[in-house]
Amino acid sequence: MLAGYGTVTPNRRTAILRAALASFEEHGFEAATIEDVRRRSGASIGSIYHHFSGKEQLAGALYVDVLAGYQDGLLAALDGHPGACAGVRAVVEHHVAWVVAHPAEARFLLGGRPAAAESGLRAANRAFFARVTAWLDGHVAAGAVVAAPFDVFHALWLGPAQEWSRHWLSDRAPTPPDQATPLLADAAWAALSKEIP
Amino acid sequence: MLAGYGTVTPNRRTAILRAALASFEEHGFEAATIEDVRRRSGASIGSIYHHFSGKEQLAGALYVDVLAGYQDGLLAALDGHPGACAGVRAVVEHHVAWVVAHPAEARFLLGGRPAAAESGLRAANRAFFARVTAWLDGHVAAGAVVAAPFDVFHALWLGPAQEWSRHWLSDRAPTPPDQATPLLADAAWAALSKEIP
Amino acid sequence: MLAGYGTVTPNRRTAILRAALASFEEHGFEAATIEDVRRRSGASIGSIYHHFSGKEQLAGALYVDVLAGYQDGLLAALDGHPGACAGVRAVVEHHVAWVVAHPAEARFLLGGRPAAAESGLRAANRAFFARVTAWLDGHVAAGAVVAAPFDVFHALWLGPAQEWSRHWLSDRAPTPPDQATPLLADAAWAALSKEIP
Amino acid sequence: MLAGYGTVTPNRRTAILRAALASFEEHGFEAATIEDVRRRSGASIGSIYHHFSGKEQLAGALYVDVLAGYQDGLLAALDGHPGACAGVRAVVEHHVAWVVAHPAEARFLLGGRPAAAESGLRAANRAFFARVTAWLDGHVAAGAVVAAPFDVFHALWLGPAQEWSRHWLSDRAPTPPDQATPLLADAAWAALSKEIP
DNA sequence: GATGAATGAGCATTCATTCAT
DNA sequence: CATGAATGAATGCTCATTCAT
Repeated sequence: MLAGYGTVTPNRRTAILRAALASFEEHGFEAATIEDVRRRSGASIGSIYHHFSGKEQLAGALYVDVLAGYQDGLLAALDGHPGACAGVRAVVEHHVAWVVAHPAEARFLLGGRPAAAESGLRAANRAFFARVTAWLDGHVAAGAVVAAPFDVFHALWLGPAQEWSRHWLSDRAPTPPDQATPLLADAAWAALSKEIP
Repeated sequence: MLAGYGTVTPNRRTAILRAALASFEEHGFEAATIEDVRRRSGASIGSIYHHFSGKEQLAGALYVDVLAGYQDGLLAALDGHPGACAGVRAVVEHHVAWVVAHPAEARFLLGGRPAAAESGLRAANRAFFARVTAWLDGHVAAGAVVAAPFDVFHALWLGPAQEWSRHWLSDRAPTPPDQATPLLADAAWAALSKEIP
Repeated sequence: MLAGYGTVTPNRRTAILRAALASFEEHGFEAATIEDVRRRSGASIGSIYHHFSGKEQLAGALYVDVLAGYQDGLLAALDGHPGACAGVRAVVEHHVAWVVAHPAEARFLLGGRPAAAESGLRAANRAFFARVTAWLDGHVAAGAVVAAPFDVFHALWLGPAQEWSRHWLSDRAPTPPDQATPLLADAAWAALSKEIP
Repeated sequence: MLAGYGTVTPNRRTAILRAALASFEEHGFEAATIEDVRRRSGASIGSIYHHFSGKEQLAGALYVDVLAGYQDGLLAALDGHPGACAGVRAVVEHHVAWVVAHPAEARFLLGGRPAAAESGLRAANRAFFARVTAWLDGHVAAGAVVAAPFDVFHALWLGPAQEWSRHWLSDRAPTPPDQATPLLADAAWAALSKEIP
């Protein structure tokens, strides 16, 4: 998660990751240039290549880094709300809040996973999914939430928030987050709860 | 909507649009090259520039074209189902069906709107939104569906289907469309219906 | 053979080949730069890449071209001297004369065959070897020259001339060509002739 | 001559020279990288630069080292064969044997002398040439071998062997060394001996 | 309408070399 | 003697676009 934020002496590696995020944010991965990252980071070209073996790998490392930050927050939301309804809503709220608070990171994540992230992602994802699934399974077993394959479950849970987030990040969502969030949380719970509609 | 599909002698313009779609599908807009479009279309470089003023404009024209196809189908679904619940569900079903039937087109649309599409889009979108809004307003007024700003309404309606579609297009959705669709339609109606949950 | 030499309007492709030869001559293949070829040829970088797919392929095409010139001269020497002794000596003489007259080409050929030349070389070499072998076989059958595997035969025939050529091209051969040539031709005939020594 | 071969603890300097030879062998001088030498030698970049002042100097030192090995063997062959014919043939035999036994070293030597070798070479070459010339002069004076400028003499003597060696090192010499050697030695003696042909 | 040679700005990447520790 | 992070000039190559035919 971009270690070094707010510290006085971030190291080169961190400085480069931050610069890369800013550059990807402004131009997108393809159009971003190493030269731009160099300018923003203060590192030399050689130094960038000393730490990351290429532009692709730089994006991959950044992706893993940023995703970890998102996932940590989501797990914290889950930990703080053991109840099914509260947990489902808390995750939606976290999603929206995180996107609004980290628009650059969000845009980068939504841009799709860089090919080079695959390897570093496996481990992180495995742990993340394990914890989410563990939380879920309890409530499914208790009959509080519907049972569905994970891909569909994920779509029901975060699809609305995700879709709205995309609009928000494109400046095409006129509704402010604090008004949208409860509606999106309602939708998630309506879709997932097993109470008779 | 890529006029010429299935015809015996598609014209140059259509051939170029098809080739562009294939190239964008394989490499993404940025990484696709005019040279690749040339190879696939059989047209010469000069011919491509005769028909479209540049790569950006080519993508823009293609976007408008593809989007029109999607929107036509959606409106047809709406036309065929005057009832609130049936209409809401039919739109979700159309969304999933269209994505599954047109993966390349879907990937292209999901990739974001090219800057050059803006102008050509206004008119088409205006008409589209007008018709959807007209359909909607009736049901909102009748108290069948919730009232919500359009950005949120759209997220509730198609967010789950959209999110699932992304997984599907990334080969990360293990659930087959015919199983996922009713669940996604349920979610949409659960989120939009005004019946007390 | 670098078509266009001496003509008034060599085409781009030829101009690039000539420039490449000059650049390879001055810096060697590895150290030569496309920028230098551009400067010398007057072509643009894009044009160079339009005609040759890369530096390697440029070298390959040049190699085939230059080698053809050498081989043509050698075959002509053979054609002009049906007798065994005269033919053997004429080939040596041609070798030295060609090297002295085309130092840049010679240095390039002696630098080793570029990987990219392989394919284009097969056909040319096959024809060349066929004609040389045909000439040779007659004299071998007649008992005028020794029978030896082609690699050894070639070494006996042209090894001395080749070695001297390398010295000459390195400015380390103090003996002028007209003095060296007969000695090198003597050596070749002494090594190849079957007359009792 | 790469001191340390076979010893238990070669020092850094030797390890670096060996690694450099391997790298030059695989990629050629220009394409070989210090990084590759580092990897193969186990030394750090800094250490390489501590022992050799640069890539060029590293190649130069290696050249002197390798050439000394070749020359020592050649002089030994000469020492062991005082007779003109025997000496001429022994040198050819040594040439072929050394190339076959030390292909990497041979390829490196045949690749041409690095600029940085010049200085270190003078002394070694002077002594070497002095001894060869001394051996030669006796036989020339005795009328056993032809008188010729040294560049030509060298070409007659080792040209065939050298040419065959190049083929051998390129995997384009189908004749095994033990069959080729006597033929090459015959050629050398035929070219150099003063007996009436 | 069609063609394809020509253009050249711009980019990712490499690699020898330096130097503080 | 050893280390390896840092440097930055230099290079091969790509690709959208132009334009004469």
